[in-house]
Amino acid sequence: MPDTEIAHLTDRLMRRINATLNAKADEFDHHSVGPVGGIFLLTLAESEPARIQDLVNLTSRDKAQTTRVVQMLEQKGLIERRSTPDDARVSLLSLTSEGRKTVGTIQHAVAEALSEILAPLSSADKHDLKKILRRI
Amino acid sequence: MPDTEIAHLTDRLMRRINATLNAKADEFDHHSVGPVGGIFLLTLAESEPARIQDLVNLTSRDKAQTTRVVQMLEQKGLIERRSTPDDARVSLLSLTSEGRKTVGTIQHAVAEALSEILAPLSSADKHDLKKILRRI
DNA sequence: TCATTAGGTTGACTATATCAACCTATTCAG
DNA sequence: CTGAATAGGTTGATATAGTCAACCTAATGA
Repeated sequence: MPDTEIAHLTDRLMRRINATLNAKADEFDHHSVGPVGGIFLLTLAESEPARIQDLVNLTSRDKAQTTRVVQMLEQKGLIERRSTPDDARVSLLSLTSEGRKTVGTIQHAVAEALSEILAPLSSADKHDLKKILRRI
Repeated sequence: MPDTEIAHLTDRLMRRINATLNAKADEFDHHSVGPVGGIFLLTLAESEPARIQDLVNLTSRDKAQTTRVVQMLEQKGLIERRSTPDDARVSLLSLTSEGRKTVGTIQHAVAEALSEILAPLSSADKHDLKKILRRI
């Protein structure tokens, strides 16, 4: 019997994280960026400044979708783009100050949700989990 | 700085599993059940027979969506429902023989995808990962 | 026996994802 | 130095997934 369990468990974990955050969305998602918007903001916060293509790689999303999410975040004034001197095709994205504030709020909410969900784990476990996931 | 990394990494892992399977979908998803259909079939295979509500819990999906996926799978002849004597509201779902065959195919594909993706991990790591995820 | 609850379904809608075509800027071979 | 190929990004069209509320029927229980 082939082993599919990890896929299963990962799916459930992800769904649980989403559901938990979704339930509290009113409390923290003031700009209605949604789950995907949140992921992009958090990612950008870590690798600022980044090109669209970087976000594609970092979030494992399609580039068309990435373009659209970026446009949405830009319209809400959370990120801004500036062009690079060396290559006129790329635009570098970075957070605005409002964006940075939003990232803080989201990080808080995500961390809280995670600590609820991961409550049954010891901190050593969490550490192991992180270490293993990072290697994938 | 609140720790959001596990959410991040889980998201990426899930996307990677999906993308990998998606890329090979023609080779194994002969009934076009899609990712969600696959999840429901695998889940049912493990907990057969199950009620709709059971699938809701096991897959962490909304019951409306569950109803629809079940209808889709039923139409394709992969699962069947029979009613219970003791409660006229519930219908028990189980795999048809074609459904069981499909489950086999999907399990194979998922297992293969997983082994590619988890290649950087030792089997002890995989074991740990599974153990940790199960506890969540 | 009537109000409440549980299992399930339907409708309407929003969010995500996917694929192909396309535009412009860069690169690089000849 | 020029034309073909490529890379970054955008747009259009469409498919899939997820969400929320209203609703129906069967069961439960004061």
